[in-house]
Amino acid sequence: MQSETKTRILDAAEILLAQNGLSATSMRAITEAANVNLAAINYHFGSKEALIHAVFARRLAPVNERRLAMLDQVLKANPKRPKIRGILRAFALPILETAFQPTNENCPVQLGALMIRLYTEPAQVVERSFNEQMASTARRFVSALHAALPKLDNEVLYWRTHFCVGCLVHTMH
Amino acid sequence: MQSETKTRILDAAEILLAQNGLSATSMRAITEAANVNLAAINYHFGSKEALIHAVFARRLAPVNERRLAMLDQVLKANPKRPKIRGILRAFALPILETAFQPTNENCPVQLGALMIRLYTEPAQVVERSFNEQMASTARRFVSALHAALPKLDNEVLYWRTHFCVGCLVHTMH
DNA sequence: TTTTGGTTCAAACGTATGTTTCATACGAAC
DNA sequence: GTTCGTATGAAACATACGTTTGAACCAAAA
Repeated sequence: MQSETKTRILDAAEILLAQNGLSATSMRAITEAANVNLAAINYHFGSKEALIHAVFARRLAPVNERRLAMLDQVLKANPKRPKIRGILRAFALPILETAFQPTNENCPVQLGALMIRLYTEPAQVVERSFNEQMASTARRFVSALHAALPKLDNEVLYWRTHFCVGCLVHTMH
Repeated sequence: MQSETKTRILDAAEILLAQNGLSATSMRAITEAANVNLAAINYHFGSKEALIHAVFARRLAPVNERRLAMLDQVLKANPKRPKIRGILRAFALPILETAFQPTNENCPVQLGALMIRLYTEPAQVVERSFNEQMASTARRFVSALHAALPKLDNEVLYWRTHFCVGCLVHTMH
């Protein structure tokens, strides 16, 4: 069971990072909550920052995969003028389902509180996580919305999407 | 000029706390940005936590004073069934005006980013600030909304108000 | 049985944190 | 000019942080 320790760390880190924030959560607090040795984080993940990145990736990657899969279906149905309602549904539904469905493991998924961290913590710490998990997905949706609303330019759409995500996340939080 | 140092600390702290978060901002970073001695924070405020509280109080106290003043006018106009639109306007207008009006000093007011901290940082650090600045004001508005919408109970109204504030703040952020 | 490679452990590393101390500097009151 | 309360300064305080180290452990391979 090599990954036993790894998932225990991820579970404990997810809860503490969501509750207390990134820089307010110490590695000692995480390892004590996970009942593992202090050095286990650096051994399995390399650094605290890499652990944070892994925590985000574990929850957000499946959500964004589902988002893009649903978006592809919407785009396939009406390639030249996709339906806005379908695009927005593809964006909102996966994360809401993940956030509100019962805990799939023994670890409660704190997606809302976790996303809040992605949007409010100092940039450089979560920049890589944000770029890998959110930015590319957002651009795909912006492109789709651009096809649905050809009169609006991409930058306006990007910020409107960003704005909607902010409200969505804060509501979940 | 006793308060010269004090306001320089408050100005620098407001910017750094809003940008980087509470626990990620060190007292040394604040004092260096303010060009004051490290011990000045403990001398003038007592502790880092007390400084944070002062930063919140300086910006939020006037906002909530204006809110309550506007609310009183709305209640005086229609004592038994106040107008919902007026109540919501009394709540939203003061903070939006403060946030978007040009900087009244040489220090830019980062109200949105500051409010985000009040809603997302670990509870115990900002609990006192939240209770003193927001909770009592929120209760006054909940009472007013209860008079305007007598069918809804206070708890539902409190959480709906809280929800609206969250979206408002995240939008400002 | 011995060896190997992956994993855990206690301990220490250097650095950064919030706070305290004590000496000094300044200005008004006497 | 001396005194006194306030304010600033440099340095040290103890603690907590993220990270590294090297020994110990342990199942599977040789």
